Amino acid sequence: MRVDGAIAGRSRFGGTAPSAVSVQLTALKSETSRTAALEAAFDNGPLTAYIGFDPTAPSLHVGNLVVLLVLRRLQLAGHRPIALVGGATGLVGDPSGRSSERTLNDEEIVEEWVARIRLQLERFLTFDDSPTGALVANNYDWTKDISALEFLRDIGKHFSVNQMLSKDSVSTRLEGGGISYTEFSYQVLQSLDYLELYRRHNCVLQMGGSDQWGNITAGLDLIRRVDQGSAHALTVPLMTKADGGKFGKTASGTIWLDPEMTSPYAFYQNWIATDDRDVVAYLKILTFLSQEEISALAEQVESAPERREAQKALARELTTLVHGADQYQRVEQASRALFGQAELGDLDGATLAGALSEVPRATIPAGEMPPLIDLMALTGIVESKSAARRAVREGGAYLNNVKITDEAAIPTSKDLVGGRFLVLRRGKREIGAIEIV
RNA sequence: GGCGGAUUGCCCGAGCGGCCAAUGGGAGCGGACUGUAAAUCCGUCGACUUACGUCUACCCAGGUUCGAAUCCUGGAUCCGCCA
Repeated sequence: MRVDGAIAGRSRFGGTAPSAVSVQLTALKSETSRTAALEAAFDNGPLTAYIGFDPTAPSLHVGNLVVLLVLRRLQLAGHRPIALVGGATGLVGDPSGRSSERTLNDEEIVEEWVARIRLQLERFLTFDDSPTGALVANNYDWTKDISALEFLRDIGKHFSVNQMLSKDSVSTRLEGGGISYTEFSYQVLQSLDYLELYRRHNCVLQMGGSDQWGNITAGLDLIRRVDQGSAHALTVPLMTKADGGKFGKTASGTIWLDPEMTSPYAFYQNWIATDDRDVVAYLKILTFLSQEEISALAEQVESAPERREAQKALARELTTLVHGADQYQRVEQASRALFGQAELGDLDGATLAGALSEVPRATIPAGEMPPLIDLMALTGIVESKSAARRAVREGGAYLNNVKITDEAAIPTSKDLVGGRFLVLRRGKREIGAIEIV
């Protein structure tokens, strides 16, 4: 609701995206500054646009993917994308969309995160020598040597505190939990980035999530004041979920792009479980499928929702995009094996082993056989033995697809599937495996 | 710098010396129903333990007390008013 309010307040800028880029941006219902001028800029050949990503974690997450794909679309439409990693801004903390102050991260940690995120970003854009070849920049490069005095005199002088205070991100905090001078200064740093990229690369468009509007327009003002330059802003709405939950979050936390943090299998499963009401919108925003393909899938959601064709397509496109075709094949097959109709015992050894290699699992030495409760906790499909016990009590624990009701149950060698596996399950879809080695 | 208020489990929020692992709501989780969907209903929701129970927890550190989330002292952070 915060977003709606913000957008309503901006209606004076006009609401639709420039036609040149697109169909696809229009689907995003983006918000732009001076629409006509931006439209003209798009028409006049390749323009350069950027989006910033702050290192607030060791990996990007699916929320970042939304804007990252906007950048990708822009490149496909014949423009040059710049992905900015916030080595500097990540040290300060963006107050946007937060009700309380961030905890500062250590410099070494941020530095490491910058490196990792940079690598991730590179996978989504095309880098070549053409006019539309992508660039990755790090704002630490142009901020690290600025002295406090230079900063105050050369940059700070162009900012009106009155205006800074009126930004949503700041005013919200003034009314609520307060804000430190550090975070208050964030918008100045981000503006400086825009100015820098404007000067270096003639970057005339900054995009971002709708919570970035204030920061982006601050940059426009700076560019106008200092260089009498003209630049643009374009934001896309934050993704929503029909059930009111946060996009990109699950019970177990954020869905990360890093396979070490969110396994490709878990990533795939996340999309498979997408709400019918959301899936078409996600297809439009997160995939590069054609309008026709999406329409056909939308039709399927209506006529045969139980087939989940749209969810499968979404999961396929995103898993392939983020983790590659090979990984997609593996997790898709694993999912089919584990959720298919076939009995576990009927799966051939290779299929079973392949499927189980994708789910959370643990190994135990041959000869030992801890109680089921312990095994469940071991795989991580439950958080603790207490939780495992609870699951059994609630009738939500399964061994090889058979419901277990005895808290003290201990599997035997007869339970081994394929000679060396135990397939544990909590609830409908949380599957884990134990391998005897 | 002064005065006043706040800090509770994932979030919100009650508790104000023992009956408190802590009311209530939300989220989450499980079950029924389904389609690995939604809605609904029911259950559950610190950890360890077969259990009796034990341990850790109400911002942090001390203290008073047989006993503290609840009282005292000091500290941290935030909010408000004043200078």
